[in-house]
Amino acid sequence: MPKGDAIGGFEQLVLLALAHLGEDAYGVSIRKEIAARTGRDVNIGAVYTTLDRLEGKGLAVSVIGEPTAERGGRAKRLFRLTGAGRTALEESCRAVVGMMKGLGWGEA
Amino acid sequence: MPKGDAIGGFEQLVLLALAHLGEDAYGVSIRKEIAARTGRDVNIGAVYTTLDRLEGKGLAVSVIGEPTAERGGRAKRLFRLTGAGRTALEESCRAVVGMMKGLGWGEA
DNA sequence: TTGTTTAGTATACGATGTATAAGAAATGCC
DNA sequence: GGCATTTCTTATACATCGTATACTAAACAA
Repeated sequence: MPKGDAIGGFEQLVLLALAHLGEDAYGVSIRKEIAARTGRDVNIGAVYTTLDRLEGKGLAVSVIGEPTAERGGRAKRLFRLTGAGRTALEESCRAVVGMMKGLGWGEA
Repeated sequence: MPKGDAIGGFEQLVLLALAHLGEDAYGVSIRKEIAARTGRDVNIGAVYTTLDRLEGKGLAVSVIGEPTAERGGRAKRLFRLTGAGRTALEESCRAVVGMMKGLGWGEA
């Protein structure tokens, strides 16, 4: 990335999902959040790959959670935004919002 | 691209610039529009590459305009949104807006 | 101990993002 | 005319991101 190092479009969606989910953000819940809010049925592999990259860039961090007592309740890898992640996200949102302004199709 | 074939983040910015500029959209004016609205100083080469790809996907079309009577007034390649372009743009905006909703950082 | 469910890892490849360098078409001026 | 200068476009190359598929791991149930 160049000057004001931007993030990709899908990375932005994943970061936004993290912002919404707070404590309960992990692969599957993130996928659901995106599907629910955008209608896009994203591939789960795509989500994990992106999460890895975001962590590699310091925009998110992960910890392994406790297994839950349900069938298939394997330990989750929980993600959350870092300070840098929040900053990058705000910046990228500001860019899109700035570009959308005046066209009258959608407000957040 | 997969199911609801999405566009990239930068492609979205360029399409948005087309929506704003109307009749006078060409490489340089598009670059300026993005810079003015986002503060991002994008590379002119990046803009042209993206415009070519958008045209390749049928989301924009271009025509060669008339030269203007100014120093360096070479004929411009003018771009505009196609119907498919407008649809794809609306769709991608809806996605981001949907994901931003409730976080309180920015409205268009 | 086999099956089913939820979750995550590995990997590969096409699509996008970005930069640099070079080319083309105007005007201005000697 | 011919060369400098300005505006705009093309060509090209490579890094990053997006996406899908296949495989692995850990939990409970029967």
